[in-house]
Amino acid sequence: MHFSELIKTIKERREVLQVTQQGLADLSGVGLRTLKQFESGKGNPTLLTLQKIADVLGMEVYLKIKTGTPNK
Amino acid sequence: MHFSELIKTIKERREVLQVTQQGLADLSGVGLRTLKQFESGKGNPTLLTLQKIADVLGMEVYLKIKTGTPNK
DNA sequence: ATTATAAGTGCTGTTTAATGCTCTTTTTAT
DNA sequence: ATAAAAAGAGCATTAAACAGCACTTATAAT
Repeated sequence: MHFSELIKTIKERREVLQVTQQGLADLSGVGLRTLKQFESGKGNPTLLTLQKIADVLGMEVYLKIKTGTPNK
Repeated sequence: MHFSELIKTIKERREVLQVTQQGLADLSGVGLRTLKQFESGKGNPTLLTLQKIADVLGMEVYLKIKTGTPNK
């Protein structure tokens, strides 16, 4: 997943869960500004920040081996 | 995957591919120092840095939904 | 159309990641 | 056992993430 996909995933997941940026900020401990920055595509969060966000959204950061094979 | 798992995964993958930290640094454009920091568990890389590393190792950063169900 | 709520942005200070250089420690060959 | 290669760590500098605040823009509801 490249950057924009990651952002889209986070954003969509947040919306599905009906959490506002403010809510996510509160729950995750990540600053609201940082979230806004990230979701608007202007950020480069640290792994820790990404994990905090993902965590609250019931997701996790994963490292996947690119197989080359059509792989969903 | 929490931090230590990510590190372990990167490290192992690098070793499987027989790439040294120096080699990975060169190939990825990430500073050698940064790699050392990260692999020795003392770093908190940015997403961009992590992606550069993963990329060279034929891996990608993924966001996975935690199902709770035993899920490999 | 107005109002309320959420999302995005400029400005700013503080913290810390990224990097290079040098040195030490560990691992791997010979 | 020793030499060579790789990995780890201290120190210092630069760049950028993190964060809050205030303001604007966009979206949603009445």
